[in-house]
Parts: sequence; C-alpha cells; structure tokens
Amino acid sequence: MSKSRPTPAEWEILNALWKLGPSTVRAIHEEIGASGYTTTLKLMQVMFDKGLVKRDESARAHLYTPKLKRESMQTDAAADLLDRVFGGSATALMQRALSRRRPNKAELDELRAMIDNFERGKQ
Amino acid sequence: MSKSRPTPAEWEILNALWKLGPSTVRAIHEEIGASGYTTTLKLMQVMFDKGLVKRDESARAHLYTPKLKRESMQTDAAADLLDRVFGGSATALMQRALSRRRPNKAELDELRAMIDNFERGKQ
DNA sequence: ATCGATCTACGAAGATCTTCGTTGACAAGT
DNA sequence: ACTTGTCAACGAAGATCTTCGTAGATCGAT
Repeated sequence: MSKSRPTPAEWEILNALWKLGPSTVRAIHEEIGASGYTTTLKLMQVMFDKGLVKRDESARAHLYTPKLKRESMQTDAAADLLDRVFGGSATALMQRALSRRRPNKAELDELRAMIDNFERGKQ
Repeated sequence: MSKSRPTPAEWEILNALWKLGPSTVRAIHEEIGASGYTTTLKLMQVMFDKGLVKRDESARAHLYTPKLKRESMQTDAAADLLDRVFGGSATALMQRALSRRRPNKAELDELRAMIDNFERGKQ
C-alpha cells in the first residue's frame, strides 16, 4: 500500500484524461502527441494496475478514466512538494511559484480573493 | 545538458546541506538519519557527478556544498510542478497548497503582503 | 608495526520508470 | 474467405534511482 504519486509521464496522461473525459488509448495518445502508441498503451495499463485509473472494457477499445478527482491529486502533489522542498512553508512556495512567471493584476486579485476566503473559513 | 531535477533522496541531502553549511558525508548522514552510510556516500558522489554539489577534497573527509542557492532550486521545482500538474495556474497551486494545512492569520497576512509586493513590482 | 576506526571509491544488485517489438484477437471492407 | 487496420497483451530492454557489500587508503592510539 504505497501512496505512489504519479510519474511525469503519468501526469501527462492524467491531464489529458481530465480534459477529454473517458477516452481510449488512441485518443490520449494523439492528445499528448507522444512517440510510440504501445508506449502510451503500456503506461495506461500500468496506471490501471496501480489503481490510478479505472477502465470500461465493454468495447474493444477500452475507455479509461482517472480514479480520483483532479483537485484531490493536485492537493497531494502540492503537499508532497511543500514537504520535500519547502519545509512546509506555503509562503515560500508561493513566492517561488510567482517569481518566475510574473503574474498580472487579474491573477493577483484572484489570489487576494482566495486568501480572503480562507480567512472567512469558507474553504 | 539536461536540467535534471533532484530526486527525493537528493532533496533530503540538499536540505541538510543548506541547513548545516559545508558538511562531511558523515554529518549529513546523521542529520537525515538514513539507513546505511555508504548509501548516503554514494548519493552524494552521484550528486557531485551530476553537478548538484561541489566539494572540498583537501581534507580526508570531503566537505560538500550545494552548487546553487536554495531559492533558485526551489523556484525550478515550483515551476516544474506548476507546469506538469497545474497547467501553469499559480492560483490553483496556491489553492491546493493551502487546502491541506489550514493557514493561520499570520500566514495569510504574510501572503497578502507578498502579493502586494508583486503588484508594486518589487520582486 | 599493528590494530581499529573512518573515509573514499567502485561495482553490482534491486527497484522503478519508460520505450518498444511482437503476437494474437477482432472488425470492416472487398 | 482474405486482406488491411486497429486493438490489448506481454515481455524484454534501456534508463534512472537507491541500496549495499567490499576493497583500499589514511589516521590515531597502542
């Protein structure tokens, strides 16, 4: 029972799945523009074995779906990085996240609104 | 010329190095409470080969130091996650980072101050 | 000089991740 | 029925990460 966080290749596939909804290997393969089809297939089969995705096998081309919601997995990933790299400091994480790509005013306002919401305990 | 981001084990060693300053393998090994000494040694040798750390070999017990500043590597790691997991949305990242460990008022104020600074272009 | 402790160096094994070739099944069109 | 294209399945190779056993050098104390 490991927490097995998705690998980079797995994240790419998950993102495509969340974007497209239940999809065949072929659809995902084309969405991410990967190299070889069987590579994508194998990756998704491994993800199925790991329990990262479920699949509908009723048709010949199986339909894959992420097992968890995107928000949930993102939260895990953020917690992971926060722990491993930032010693738990969310402030430091934000500082670094924003320092590369300069945010515009709209984004800053959005962030402020989010903080206000946290303050009111709305999350 | 790959950007080769540090692995989890490497992050643990880097964190110890930034905390303690130039250190021997022994010191880092004890700081992180790892299993076998030679494992820590090998990891740090590999990190040296990769160029993640430099070392002073003048004494028998070499002194290791990270090659880059902590902030710089944190920025890279945050950009990585932002890209791979959050599709570039800093707002989403922050939302998830805060949702697990509820921030207190001091922390929220700190975040607000940070955002204000960004707005004034002080970063 | 020898013993014991500590260090680097090296290589190999184990674990995990990624890529790919091949096979056999199935479906659609001829 | 035969061909062509698409699919899942499987296994193996390659790449990277982590652990560990062993060997050889160095130092301090006896």
